[in-house]
Amino acid sequence: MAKQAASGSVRGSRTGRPIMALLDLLGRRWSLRILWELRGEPLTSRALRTACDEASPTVLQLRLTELREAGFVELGEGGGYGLTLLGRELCETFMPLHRFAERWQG
Amino acid sequence: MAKQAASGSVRGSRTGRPIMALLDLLGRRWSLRILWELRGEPLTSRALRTACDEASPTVLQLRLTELREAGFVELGEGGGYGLTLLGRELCETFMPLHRFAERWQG
DNA sequence: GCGTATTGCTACAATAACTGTAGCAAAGGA
DNA sequence: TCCTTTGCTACAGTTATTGTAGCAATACGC
Repeated sequence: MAKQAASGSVRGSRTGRPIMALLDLLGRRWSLRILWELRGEPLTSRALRTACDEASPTVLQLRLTELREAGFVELGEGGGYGLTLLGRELCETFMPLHRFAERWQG
Repeated sequence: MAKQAASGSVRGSRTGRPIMALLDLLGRRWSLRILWELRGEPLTSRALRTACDEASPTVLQLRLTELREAGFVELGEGGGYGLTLLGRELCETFMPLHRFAERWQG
């Protein structure tokens, strides 16, 4: 599987409507979950995998690459993945989902 | 492919953490996009497909079933899919993504 | 320096998800 | 009656994702 840049291959990114590209990127498996799990402190790739219910490292790595190219996630110098400033903002925008989910299935 | 209930098959739904189930449901292809496209007036299945960049009717139908079972989407009596009250609330929670996307790729 | 453990990351075959095209039955006009 | 649209399905082909294993590099204690 070819590695691909986030803003070049994302469905809808050529429509000129950024929201479509974003919805597509976030609509890939584990994207939302990864951002969610990184909302607190940075995690190593292994810790992230554990947090993500032992998801396949193949996809996690692919998603991390995409999220990094999108500018939401970064790999710290001392190792460990964390959110960028932009990523933190993004995470904030769907943080209310937490409360919503509680009411939905709580 | 077997049809499945949203809250029974969603990854993470058995962890007792509703947010995981919600993130998984929304992390399936076209889920977010469908909710987004229905944010205004109800759309017929064909109109929705057009809005969703001619996505395959197979997945759209599957997603619509899941979203209906989750209580976010409903099929009106006169035809056409629309958001439920709950679905409208959900849509509101990630509506700020629009502005974020503009800043991200605008 | 030597083993040991961790890091980020990759290979690869098996499986599940998604696509694209075609078309169905039912309902509603004209 | 014929034509159109509705929601929905079949099915083969293609991608995406899974699960297991393991790599090179870095850092530990000894």
